[in-house]
Amino acid sequence: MEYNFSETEKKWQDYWRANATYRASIDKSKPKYYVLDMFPYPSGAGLHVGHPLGYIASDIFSRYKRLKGFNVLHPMGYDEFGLPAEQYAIQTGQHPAVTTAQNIARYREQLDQIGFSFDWEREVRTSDPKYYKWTQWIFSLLFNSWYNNDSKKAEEISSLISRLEKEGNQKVNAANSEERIFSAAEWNGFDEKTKSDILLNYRLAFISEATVNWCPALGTVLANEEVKDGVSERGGHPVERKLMKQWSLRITAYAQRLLDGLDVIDWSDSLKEQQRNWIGRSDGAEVTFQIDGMNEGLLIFTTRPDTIFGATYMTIAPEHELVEKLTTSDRRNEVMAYVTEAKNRSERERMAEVKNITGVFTGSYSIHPFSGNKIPIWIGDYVLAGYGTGAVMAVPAHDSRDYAFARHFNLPIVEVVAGGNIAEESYDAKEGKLINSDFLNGLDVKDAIKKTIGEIEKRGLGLGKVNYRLRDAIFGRQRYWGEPIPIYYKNGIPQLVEAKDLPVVLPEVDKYLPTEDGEPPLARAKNWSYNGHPLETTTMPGWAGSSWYFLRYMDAKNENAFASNQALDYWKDVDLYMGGAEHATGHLLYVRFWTKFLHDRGFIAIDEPAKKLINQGMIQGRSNFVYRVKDSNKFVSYNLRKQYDVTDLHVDVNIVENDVLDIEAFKKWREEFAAAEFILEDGKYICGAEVEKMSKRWWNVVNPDDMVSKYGADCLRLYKMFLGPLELSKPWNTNGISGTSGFIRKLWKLYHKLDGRDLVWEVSNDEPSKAEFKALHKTIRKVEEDMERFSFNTSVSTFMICVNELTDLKCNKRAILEPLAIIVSPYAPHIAEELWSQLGHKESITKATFPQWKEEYLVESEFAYPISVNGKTRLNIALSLAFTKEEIEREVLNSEEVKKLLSGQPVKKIIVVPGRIVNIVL
RNA sequence: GCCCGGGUGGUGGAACUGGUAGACACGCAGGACUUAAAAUCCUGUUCCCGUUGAGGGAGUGCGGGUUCGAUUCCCGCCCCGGGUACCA
Repeated sequence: MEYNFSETEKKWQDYWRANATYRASIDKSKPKYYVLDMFPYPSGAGLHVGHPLGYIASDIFSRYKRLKGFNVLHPMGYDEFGLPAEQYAIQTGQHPAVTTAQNIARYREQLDQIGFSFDWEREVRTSDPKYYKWTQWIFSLLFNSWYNNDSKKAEEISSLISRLEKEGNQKVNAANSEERIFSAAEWNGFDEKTKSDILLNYRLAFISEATVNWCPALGTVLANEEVKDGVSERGGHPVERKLMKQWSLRITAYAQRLLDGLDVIDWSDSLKEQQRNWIGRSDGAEVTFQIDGMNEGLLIFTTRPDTIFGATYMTIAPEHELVEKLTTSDRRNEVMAYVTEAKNRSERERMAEVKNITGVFTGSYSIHPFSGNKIPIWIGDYVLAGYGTGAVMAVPAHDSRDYAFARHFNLPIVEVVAGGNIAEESYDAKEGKLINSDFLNGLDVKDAIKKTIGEIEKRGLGLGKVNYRLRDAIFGRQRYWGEPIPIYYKNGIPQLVEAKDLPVVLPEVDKYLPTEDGEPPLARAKNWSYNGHPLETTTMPGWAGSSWYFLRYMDAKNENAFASNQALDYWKDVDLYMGGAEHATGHLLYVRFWTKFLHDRGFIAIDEPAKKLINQGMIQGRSNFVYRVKDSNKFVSYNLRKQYDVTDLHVDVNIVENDVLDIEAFKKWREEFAAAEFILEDGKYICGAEVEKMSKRWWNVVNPDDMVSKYGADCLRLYKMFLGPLELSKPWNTNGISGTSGFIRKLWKLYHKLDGRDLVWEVSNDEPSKAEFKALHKTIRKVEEDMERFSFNTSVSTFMICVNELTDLKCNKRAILEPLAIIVSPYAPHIAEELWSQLGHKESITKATFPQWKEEYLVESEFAYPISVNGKTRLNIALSLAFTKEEIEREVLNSEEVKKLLSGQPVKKIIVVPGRIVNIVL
């Protein structure tokens, strides 16, 4: 019988489901291994052929690890909350839960076809109240925590309160936004509202008034990483800066630990680098410049304190709190006009005008702390309010932005580090000797930085200081489709909903839009209150549920905790995390933050969520084109198109095979082509091709369902891996799929013999030959090595080589074919199960053990040495591997062929690497 | 601009710590089987010159260097992909 993939694949998928083959449970007799795919958001379009790439790789690895004796946790679920479902709900009036459920059903169907080994009993869905109860619970924990910089961890808020009661906040070293210093007595005298406001400045989940990214079209604020190029990542709508009260998470408290943690995890360099840049640590100093004629100082941050003698003016952000005070009356009109304009500019305008230098002089001067010189204070929008102190000492000679500004406004430029040509451009490099700098003269930049900071601290002008680019994460969204924030307001004071009353269930609303007076959609809900007090109306952002889901999989159904200690202790962390690099600064930073937080609060032992992370490359689309002769219904084949005046049209890639157009299908594709005529080459219509993004628009979308029904899941799995290294982006091209399809047929044939026209099962129990053992064992070794370095494409090649060799050897020995089925099974599980059961096994092949390769079958006695002359290979000579260097040298030089080759030329030197190469140098 | 990746046949790619460049597969060409086609099988296939099946030369984006030997290491450039953008 020929191999019938559709029947066999269905059979085994049913078997796996019926027998819960992939159920994972705690088993302390085995080492655990946790393989996780990034949480999919079930979009309406279903899976296209690009999505399963990572899933297939992680599935293969999971199956491999099971065969290697690990207890594997390999779950799947859905990140359901998100903007697209809600936008769709707004348009159609359908509840987002309904459309989301439909999308999930479709996803599941598609996933099942590919034969994944997920433990579906652990499925999680973020919009399930049983799940988001715990998301809300973690939020409550964040609200009830503060970050102690002395102990370097998050602590229960009560420990802070008792300190405030005893000693005030003078000695409290916390990550906070509180500026006042108060004594214990003062604290104890504050009213409840004041205390609440102060504590919010310490809590890790807090309300603050901050400039946020407001997107009017989506009607919500967005986090920094949800904004790209001044427009929203979802939908591409303009984003404005707006001052708003917002729930935020104090991720900045963890900036240094998030940075340090990168050194201990095995993630790709590019991804770590992205996180490092996003966190953006810079080392420098904060220095106060006294303002001339005022009892007030201007605090600046600089990473180049060494250049302080080159500071010829100051610049502050238009939003700086001292703008008002610093502006002299004669400058008032001009300054106010500038500030108003700068504030109203949208993010996009601001970015578009980066090269446009704008600024205004305040009329005030500051006193240089070392030279005592008077230097002017300017306002410029190249200084950002949100970074550092919102003020800089401008050193035009050594900072390109200050340089451009100084040139534009004719401000003095003083060189203080030798090495550049400041008449031409600023010299920003941190190299050279200090000049024009009093006590710093002659020092190197590095030493000068140290010395300046020392001096600044000694004179009480400021402190050495580290700044981070990372901002606190805006957590509230003015949207419907998200987890309600478990907060209510009692006399305007935010209070937590009690743990026993969680979850706060997402209410029904009549419309998924803001109310007439601009309140978020939840304000439409009837009785949106808790014990008579109004509940918070903003919801959590899309990334809330995904920041801890990896923990829930460990114990998905637990109703008493987000996961039991037993499960957390056993499964610990993710061993292999597979997913796209696009989550570098969003999800992957938040999940690390929440993990560290839960660790601090004693709920989990781990401090990083995933030991190893692999980014699978993107699958791009490959479009096909047909060429229509202008003003006709004639189509000319690719290589003849230049002889005509043609328009190129995208053609559905699903009716093209190996760039050859299926003409009949084309005629049926669209009515207008029914009567099309063709100018062929060699009797075929050849299409043009180009790599583009996979999109409906370009008719280049290939979905996995079609591939599965045409070639089978095993073939699709093998082909995807065969395409190239996992991390590389590549266009999806079905041209080569017949290769893996042929491989499956050849594999099947190994276990059969041809009886007339039929294939009949035939496997013998005879002892295999040496050659057969060798073919198998070198395959086992290579595949194992490839697996350990996630080189899936080379494994597939190795299988092909093995099957080709065994076919040549006409091998049908059980002792070879049984282990072969096992090592192939992670890649092609369906056919492997079928072969396994026909070999007489009652249990699934997934319960088998990965075979061990044996050195004895691999030893070679001879090696065909490549003999090269001056590094160029000339011929091969087979020699015993037992030979010493000297013996090899003698054999080679005495060989007739080599003598002929050298034709008497003197040998200058001969390099012999036993088992590798011989190089003769003339 | 800056920071990461990456440039190997007609195509996808292989070559693990410097040691036979092009494994494996697609495509293509020729052949076998077939009334024919599909399927299958066999042979060839980096390029150039040459040819009886001899032989020779070039070759891993470009130019240099280190080395007996470089796709691999170093220096300088070019191109492509991704990230990021006044972060002081």
